[in-house]
Amino acid sequence: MPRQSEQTNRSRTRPDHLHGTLDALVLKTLSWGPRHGYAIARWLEQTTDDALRIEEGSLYPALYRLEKRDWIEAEWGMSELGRRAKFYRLTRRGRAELQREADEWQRFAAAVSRVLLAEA
Amino acid sequence: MPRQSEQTNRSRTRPDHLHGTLDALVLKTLSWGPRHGYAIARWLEQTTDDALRIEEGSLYPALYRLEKRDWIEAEWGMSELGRRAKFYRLTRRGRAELQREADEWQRFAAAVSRVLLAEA
DNA sequence: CTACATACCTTGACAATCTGGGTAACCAGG
DNA sequence: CCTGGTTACCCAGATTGTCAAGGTATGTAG
Repeated sequence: MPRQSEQTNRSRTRPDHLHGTLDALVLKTLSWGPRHGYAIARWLEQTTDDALRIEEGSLYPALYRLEKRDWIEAEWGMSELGRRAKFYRLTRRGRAELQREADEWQRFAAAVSRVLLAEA
Repeated sequence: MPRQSEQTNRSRTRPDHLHGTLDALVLKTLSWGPRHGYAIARWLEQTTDDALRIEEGSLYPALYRLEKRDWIEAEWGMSELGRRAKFYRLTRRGRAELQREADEWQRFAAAVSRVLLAEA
């Protein structure tokens, strides 16, 4: 049986909204300190109360992408539970990128809200 | 010379942010009354102060999509400037869909903001 | 020795947007 | 006239990012 039943499904947002924001979310998550992939996904789900669910098939490609662009770097280590895990750390360039993307998102979100909340 | 010079380029948001929001933006634009495609694009650019630029290669496919789903319906007519133009009108189902998508976007945007603005 | 949770990863398909074209009609200037 | 700019429509192709759905392996609990 699936690990997520239909009843528990507290209306999650449409999948493809993430387009273009996933990078920023991951970078932000890593700004608290190094984390491994699985932990990133869990953290995002928790702190957004399940509004944002990151599929692993999206997350790992995103991590490789970010690494290739030198925004994060990886290092093998041990998770708190004693399993091997690849820890990702934000680079200096990554921190700058995060700043840029976060600002950009604010502008975008403000613009969309201005439209969607406009009246008569 | 192009109608938009580089200098005037007041930092526009990354293209792919639109993913998943374009439909809602178009539906909302039509909620004021029927409009033709070109006018929709211009209106969105104006009211968002150029933060949202809708490419026509995105807009028209979106309009067909929305029409096929019975959220809007089209009718040929004459623009204010005397040219033939296809006017799109929001259907009842489209209005419901707009409500749904707007709510959804609010939830999504709130979640992303919660993450991106979180501190230490 | 089974089941579950953790943790990684890949493949293939898809949906939506963008780029960069093109058509046509109207209008103004020269 | 005829050229160029604007309005207004449309399409083909490529790209991109995400998703769905799988699979591997290890540690822990029962």
